[in-house]
Amino acid sequence: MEKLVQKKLKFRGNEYPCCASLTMGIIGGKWKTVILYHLMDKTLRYNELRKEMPTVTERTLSLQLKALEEDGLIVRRVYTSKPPLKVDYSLTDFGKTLIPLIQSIADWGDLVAEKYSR
Amino acid sequence: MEKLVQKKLKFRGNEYPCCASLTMGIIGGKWKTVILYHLMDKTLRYNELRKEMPTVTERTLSLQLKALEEDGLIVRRVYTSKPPLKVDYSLTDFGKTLIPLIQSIADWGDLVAEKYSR
DNA sequence: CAGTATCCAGCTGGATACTG
DNA sequence: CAGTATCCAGCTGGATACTG
Repeated sequence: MEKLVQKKLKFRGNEYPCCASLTMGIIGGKWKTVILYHLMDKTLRYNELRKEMPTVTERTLSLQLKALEEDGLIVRRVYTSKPPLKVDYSLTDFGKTLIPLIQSIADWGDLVAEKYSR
Repeated sequence: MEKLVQKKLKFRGNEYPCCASLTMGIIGGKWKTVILYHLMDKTLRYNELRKEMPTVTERTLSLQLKALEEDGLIVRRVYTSKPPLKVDYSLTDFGKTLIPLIQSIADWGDLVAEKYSR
């Protein structure tokens, strides 16, 4: 006679009660999907990303990039050791497994914006 | 000579800089996708949802359900006027347009949990 | 049964100035 | 160029007790 306990899912030290929340734990938040969306088909430098996302602050962009890098979704490559620095960001192979999902997220947002913008 | 300004997207009074962030504004947060995941294929009563999501508090579940209802993704149906109350929740037609996305979110979470749980 | 009320902690993200 | 440092506001969500 034992209770059926749902198995917790784990990723990088965090536990999630459900597979959907695990995904949201990794790509959730205000900016992560936007970053991934812009990196979906190309490598971008830090300032190029800023131009694509005019309303994000430097600090926040920096923190979110670091988090995505820690979760293994993007790589940060440094090309110079002295200022002016050259750094760029791109998806890892693991990050690329998210492309269809990011595309769906963007498509649904497009659909809604189109339908309800009037 | 004008600057190319990205068009903002709007939904229910909020502005989003990108289609991906619009979607996340609607289904983001710690619990919304989990609720939608459980309502994907069936109608559930309040306490049934709680049982599926043992770690959410009553207050938070209540707030998130209200937000999803306001955004038109779920319907709340009341069957009794006196306690004990009977209330249930299900996806609206608009909410159902999210099913493939929620499924992808859940699938990617499953994949990651499987790969990295060891 | 299906919530609400109250109170509060911590996280997320913004503003601004500064730097290797 | 690509960030970091500092300081802080507001939102999100938790704990707990109570209720039509």
